[in-house]
Amino acid sequence: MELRRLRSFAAVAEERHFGRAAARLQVTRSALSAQVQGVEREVGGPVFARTSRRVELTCAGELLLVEARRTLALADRALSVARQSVSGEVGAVRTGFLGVALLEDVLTADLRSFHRSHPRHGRPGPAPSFQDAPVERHAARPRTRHRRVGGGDRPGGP
Amino acid sequence: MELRRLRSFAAVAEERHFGRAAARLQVTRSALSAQVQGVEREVGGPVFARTSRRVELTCAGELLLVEARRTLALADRALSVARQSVSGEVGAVRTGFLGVALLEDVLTADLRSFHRSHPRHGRPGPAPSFQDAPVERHAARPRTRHRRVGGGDRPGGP
DNA sequence: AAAAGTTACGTTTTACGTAAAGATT
DNA sequence: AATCTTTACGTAAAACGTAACTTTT
Repeated sequence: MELRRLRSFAAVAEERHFGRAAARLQVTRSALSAQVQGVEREVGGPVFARTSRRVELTCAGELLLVEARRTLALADRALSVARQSVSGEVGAVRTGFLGVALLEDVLTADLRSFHRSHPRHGRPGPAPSFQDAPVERHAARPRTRHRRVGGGDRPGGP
Repeated sequence: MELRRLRSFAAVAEERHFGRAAARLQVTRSALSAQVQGVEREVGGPVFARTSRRVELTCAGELLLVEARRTLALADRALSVARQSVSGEVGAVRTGFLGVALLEDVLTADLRSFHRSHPRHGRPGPAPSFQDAPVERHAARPRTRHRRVGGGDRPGGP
């Protein structure tokens, strides 16, 4: 089962109307009809009860809708997390310090700002390895300002 | 992002080897390479660090792998639940009774058998509506044996 | 007649495999 | 030389849109 099909199914299920769902997905009704038929082939039975002038969910369709929504949400999340990672919005922040006087006015202010703008930074998942992202070391180069974190728009958007 | 791409990515991430992943997915290496490149285009950056003779995950790849596995598992579950529903393995069991003597030796045995073979029957999700599945009423037709539940192979397999 | 979903069919897009190339051990 | 990934390119499958068809109001 591909996400395209789950998206097609969910749109029809939520609109309870092929025409509106097709408009929402920006495809024609015939394309949408084919996708839904693909879903029903995979499922092995109907997910919609096409009564005249009305599209209702079958029992299998009700169950599928719940799971389809979860799956689609999780897929969006997967892409979002990965995108944030490449744009530097998700990851560990490693730093060191040499002189307290040097840092307390700059570093703490930026960390505060970071936590304000990224309240859910500490999320489940493995610890980032940072094999690619070089870490600036304040101890080794005390005069180097630590890199600004977050705030960048992520590229590659639709 | 389509599931095909997440499957390709996850296979390479788990095998840490394009050749083995391609064999697992039963496609050629070139097709797999193209899918992974598609993932990286969508993500906006590399998910693998192709060092010579070794494929390692980048930070974004590590995060994506966690979410990809969840998404793929959920998609499988969605299809499975819907398939079980059309084959009658998931749903509510409605019944009635007329004479205890008639039922206690047959109905209870079948219910016991059903619960043995479907221990996780009571799962989250909306209550099945059964607008399509007709319910046999023992009270109305006492002599009708209640329908056997479960045990059927589901059609539509790959 | 109007609206909704499906089918038929030609076109475009996507995915795939074979073969060759580039890179690394 | 041998292994592994990528690129080039022709082919097959999938998705799409236009238009015609069926059914229902």
